[in-house]
Amino acid sequence: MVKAGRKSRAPGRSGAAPTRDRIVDAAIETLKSHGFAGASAREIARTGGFHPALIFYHFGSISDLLLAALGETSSRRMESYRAEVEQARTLPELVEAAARIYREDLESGHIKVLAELIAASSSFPEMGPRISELVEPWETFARETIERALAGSPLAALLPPDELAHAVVALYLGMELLTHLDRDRSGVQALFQRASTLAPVLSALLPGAPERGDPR
Amino acid sequence: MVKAGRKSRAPGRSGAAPTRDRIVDAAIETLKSHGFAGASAREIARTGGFHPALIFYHFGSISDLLLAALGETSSRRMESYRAEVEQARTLPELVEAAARIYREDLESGHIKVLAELIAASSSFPEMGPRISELVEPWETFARETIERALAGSPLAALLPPDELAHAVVALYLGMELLTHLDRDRSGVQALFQRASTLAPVLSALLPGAPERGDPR
DNA sequence: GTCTATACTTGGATAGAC
DNA sequence: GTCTATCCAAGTATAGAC
Repeated sequence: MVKAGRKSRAPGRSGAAPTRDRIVDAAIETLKSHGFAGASAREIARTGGFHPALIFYHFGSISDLLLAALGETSSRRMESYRAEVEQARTLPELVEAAARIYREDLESGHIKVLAELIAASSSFPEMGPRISELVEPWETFARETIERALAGSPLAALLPPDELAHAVVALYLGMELLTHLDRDRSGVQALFQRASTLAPVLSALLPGAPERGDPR
Repeated sequence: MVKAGRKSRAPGRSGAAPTRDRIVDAAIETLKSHGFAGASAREIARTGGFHPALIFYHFGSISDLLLAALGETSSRRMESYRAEVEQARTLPELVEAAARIYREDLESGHIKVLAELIAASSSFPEMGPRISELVEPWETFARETIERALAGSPLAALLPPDELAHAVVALYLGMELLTHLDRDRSGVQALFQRASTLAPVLSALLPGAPERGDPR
């Protein structure tokens, strides 16, 4: 159900559910449930119900599979993000959307996959550059969203969108990790709550920012 | 409680450089250089020049050693932090101190140890609560610092120090991970640069905040 | 009481079977 | 062309030597 439905580009027949996709799905699932350290070939294979060695045949190594898994979940998630964020025009709406997205992500575990691999790249520096490539679209996305929200506002000069975008990505990442630490979401929820209280105030102070729903 | 006294409370004589301390130091060093995944008993032992099994004799398990290592580096670091931050009274000074501290930490690798273990706790949930205990002092420290900086300011009502503290810790953590990803500090440096540009402005807008050294 | 040799388990990866 | 049985390295932890 969650499949991109493209033709199998690697060995495999082009019908039904290519093994390759099954492996990627199993890897995502395993990363969510067991983390990076628990995402061994054997565990992934157990999750997906196939033989461990299939991973090496199709991907060459665990790292390559995990990177592919991140790429897959990342692009799937990007679609949802875009859809939700495009709806939001005012700053309050944007904050609302961000909170909703974050909650969804936390529950579905998509951010976790990203956080796991970013954290893991400390131990495996050779993965760094490739993960970096997969993070970049997120920074770009954040920057574009911020640019739209601050368009015409004097704040854009004080807080350049690209720097803000970097900070937002870092903040999301840090929150994800801290949240999983004690399985307590209250800290993050409080932050979003605060942000949604503050957003209208800030919005009122920024005459240049788009305020679609404002009956002027 | 992890450890407190200088006297070896576990087996060991109380003279010179107890094995226990050598092991902790080796663990810290290994976490910095090889990350969590690379911090195996064998690797730590190789770093410290002792037999791997000593770890199990003195600490019982790798996890327990790693937690002890985090506790040690954390309390060492907390001292430096307090010393530097107590100097700062104005907001600009505080930002300056934060940037300096962050740079030191990045170079010495202390934050990395924290980030490694926090990330690792995703894979080993049983470590979560204990790491959480070790993170708490940092949130408290951040909160107290923020409280002092915002004392008497109306901003404190809009941005409660405890929520801000949580966000700051998350941001530091996220920045640390992103920085190590591509070994590029420019993003973070830009942020601190921006913060130090903004701090005086913000400070001027907040009449309640303490502004000790303002001779102009 | 302190430390080492060694057992046992799990993991990544390949050589060869269908 | 697709998948499985199997090998070897690395990991944790204990049973026993100094």
